[in-house]
Amino acid sequence: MPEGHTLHRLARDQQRLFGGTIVAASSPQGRFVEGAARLDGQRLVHTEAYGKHLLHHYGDGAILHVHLGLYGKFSTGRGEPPEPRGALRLRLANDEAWTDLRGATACELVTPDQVEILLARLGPDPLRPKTDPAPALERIARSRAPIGVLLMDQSVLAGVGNVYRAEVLFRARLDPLRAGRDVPSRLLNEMWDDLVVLMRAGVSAGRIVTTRPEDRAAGRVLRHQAHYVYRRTGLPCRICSTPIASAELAARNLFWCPSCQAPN
DNA sequence: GGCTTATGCGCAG
DNA sequence: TGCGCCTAAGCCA
Repeated sequence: MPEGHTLHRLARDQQRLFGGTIVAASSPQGRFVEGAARLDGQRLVHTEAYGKHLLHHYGDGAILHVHLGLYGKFSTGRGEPPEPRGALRLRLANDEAWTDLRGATACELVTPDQVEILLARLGPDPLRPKTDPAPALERIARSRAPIGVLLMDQSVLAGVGNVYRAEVLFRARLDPLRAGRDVPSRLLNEMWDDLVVLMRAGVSAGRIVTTRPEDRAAGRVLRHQAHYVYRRTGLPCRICSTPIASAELAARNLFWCPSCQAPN
C-alpha cells in the first residue's frame, strides 16, 4: 500500500538488511539490466525515503531511485532467494537476505542533480525528522483549491495518499471541498500534527490504522475497522451513523461523512 | 479459478 | 480528462 509510510518502512527495513553490505543486483525481467549491472557488487551504504520516493546510495556514488506507483511492490525474505518468476524488475541480495521489486513506475539510476530536482518538487514530508511544515501550511492558506486536492498534491505535502487524505480530513471534521485558504490555520496545524502521528504509526504497524480505540471494537484491529471513511461508501459513519459518501475528485475516489464533515 | 479494484503519477490531447 | 502502466489482494463462485 504505497503511501509515504510504506516507503519509509521499506527504507528502514532495507537499511537493516542490506545497509553497509555488498549486494548482488540483477534484473531477470530485463528492463533494468544496465542499472543492475552497475549496482552489482557495490556496497549499499544508505537507504532513505522522501514522500513516496525511495533512494539507495551506493559506495561508488550510484543512486537508485524507486517509485512504486500504484502497482509496485517489494517482496523480501531471508536466506536463499526463490527462483525468479514473472516480471522481476530488480533483485538485490546479500548473504543474509534478498528483496524483489516488481511493477514499479520508476526504477532508475539518478545523479545527485536529478535527486535535487526531485526533492525540489516535493513539499514537506511528515515522516522526515524535524520537518518544518510552514511551506505546506502557507501554500494551503493561499490556495483556492479544495483542501482534499491540496493534501494529495506531492508538491504541497510529500507522502500523503488517498487513504491518509480521506482519514485526516475526517479526523479534523473538515469538508474535503473547502478551499484551502478558508481552513483555519489552527486546524491546518492540527492536521499536520495528526499526519505525523498517523504516518509514524503506519510505519511501525506496516499498515494504515486511523480509527481511535474508542471508535472500534476492542482487541485486534480488523481490516474493516481500520478506517473512518476510506472505502466505506454507504456504511454508517462510526461517529454519527450517517452513510459515508464518495465521489471522484481529481480522478481519485474521495470518501467523507456528509454530516461530520458538512460544509459550513 | 476468474473478475474487480487499488494506496500514483506522467503524459497525450 | 482520461488512459496506461501491468501487480496482487480481495472478493465471489
